Amino acid sequence: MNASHSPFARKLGAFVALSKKEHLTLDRLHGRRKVFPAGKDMVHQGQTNQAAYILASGWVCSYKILADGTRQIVDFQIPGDFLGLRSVLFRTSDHNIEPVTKVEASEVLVRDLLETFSETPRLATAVLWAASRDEAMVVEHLVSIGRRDAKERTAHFLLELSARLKLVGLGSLSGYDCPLSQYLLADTLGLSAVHVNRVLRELREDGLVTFQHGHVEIHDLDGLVEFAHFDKTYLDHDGPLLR
Amino acid sequence: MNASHSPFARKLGAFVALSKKEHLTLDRLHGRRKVFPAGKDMVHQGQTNQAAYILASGWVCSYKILADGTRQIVDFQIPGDFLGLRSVLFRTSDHNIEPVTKVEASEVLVRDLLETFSETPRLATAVLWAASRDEAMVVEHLVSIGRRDAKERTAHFLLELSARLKLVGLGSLSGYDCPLSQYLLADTLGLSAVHVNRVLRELREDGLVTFQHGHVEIHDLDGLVEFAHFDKTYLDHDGPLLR
DNA sequence: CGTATCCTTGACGAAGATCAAACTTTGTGG
DNA sequence: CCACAAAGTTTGATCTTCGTCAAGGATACG
Repeated sequence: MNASHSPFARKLGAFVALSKKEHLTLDRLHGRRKVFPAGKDMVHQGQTNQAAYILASGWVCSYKILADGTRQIVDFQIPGDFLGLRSVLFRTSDHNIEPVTKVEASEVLVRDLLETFSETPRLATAVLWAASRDEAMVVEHLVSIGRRDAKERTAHFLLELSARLKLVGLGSLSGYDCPLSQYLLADTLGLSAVHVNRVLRELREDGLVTFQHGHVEIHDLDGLVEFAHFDKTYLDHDGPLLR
Repeated sequence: MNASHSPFARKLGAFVALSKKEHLTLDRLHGRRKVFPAGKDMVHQGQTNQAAYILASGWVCSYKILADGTRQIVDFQIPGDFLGLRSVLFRTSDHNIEPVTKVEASEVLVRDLLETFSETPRLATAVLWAASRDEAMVVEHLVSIGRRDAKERTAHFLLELSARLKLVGLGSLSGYDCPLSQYLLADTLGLSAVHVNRVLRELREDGLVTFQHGHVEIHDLDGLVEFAHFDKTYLDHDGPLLR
């Protein structure tokens, strides 16, 4: 693991130690670099023949719109995350993808991806691990919304982000930059924006976390972990059996 | 598609037309048949080296227990569903699996599974399709809990079950047998059992559905679909690109 | 420097939780 | 086959959490 590598390599490297050759193969996987402006959907529900991307910088969110116009954000992708793996394997996307900030991402061609997988099985393993981790996060999100109250849910979410960002070298134990508005937070946590605001104030007044001016400052990590019942094992489970 | 085949074959057959040879391969995939009693966990959080199963009869649920003892059910598996595909590929399970009823399932050995995949790619495709469908259901579940109110959420869930059961030949347009208690429903929908009861009464009084004595009777399918904003495309999206 | 977006707070209302208790169905052992 | 226990269902009363509405204030942006 080396800071000079891309966030993607850095993330996979946390799971399997990558050789120089594997690093090179990864680098070649990165195709044309593209830039997407904030707020304009990259992918629409029902859109077909979508490309896959590896996020180099910026944040995006995946969401669904309901009939009454409300929306639910399913997950966020941050630098180093794979974007649209499922949309590539399957023809149509069943959700929308919107950049939260300006985003830089390298396109990945299906052909290159499959080629890489067959030539370098360890990388296939690593990507599969990343995909399974994404799935585990969606499940944990579901559990959060179903059974945790607003305050615990919010704290849990901020801690998850912290762990993910640390893995790609963004942020530290004491905090991280976070471009999410309280509206986005609300649509993620299944709350109203007004209530998100109140909950954030409480967490701040409790001396646990402060989320202001695009920055999350963790004042009392242990206290926050205990309050949110945050158990990060779902983020770093063991690797696949497939060799 | 033929009623004489297993629910599993029947489900996959709805996606790819299976040849006689592929049917035979599928049959051989089914290993030792096992029986599990209701209520006793088949898999625990953190358990390793888990087998995978294909459900032949009965229902099971996957859930997580929180620190305060409450639980959230993530999804159900019904006959024809694959069970623990992820737990096989990855060493440890991050959730519990409990039979809701007495369950019959055939064990699937990883070795056989991988062999089948390389010999009969169309089956790999079909299983991948099934896995992606499961993921889409979890996402839809998340959206439901996050942004639909109790009544709509409940109606939506009953319709999803209806669609899934029809696919494997259990139940019809007008109803199906359902072994779920109101407690299970509550842990699924993120509600209290008391409120589930009230919501079911309302749906009954509206002349939409009746869920009593282990049977769901759909009185007004169109009305229910409209009320729940049920759009079943997430259940039968297009197939994978991989051949 | 003006305008749009986002944040903050208060007052009020509604959806759903909790508590409690009766009733019904299902299952079990004698 | 009955009796009793256990599990599940139903309903009412009350309380809590969170949503909605409204309006003022702060920030960021062009």
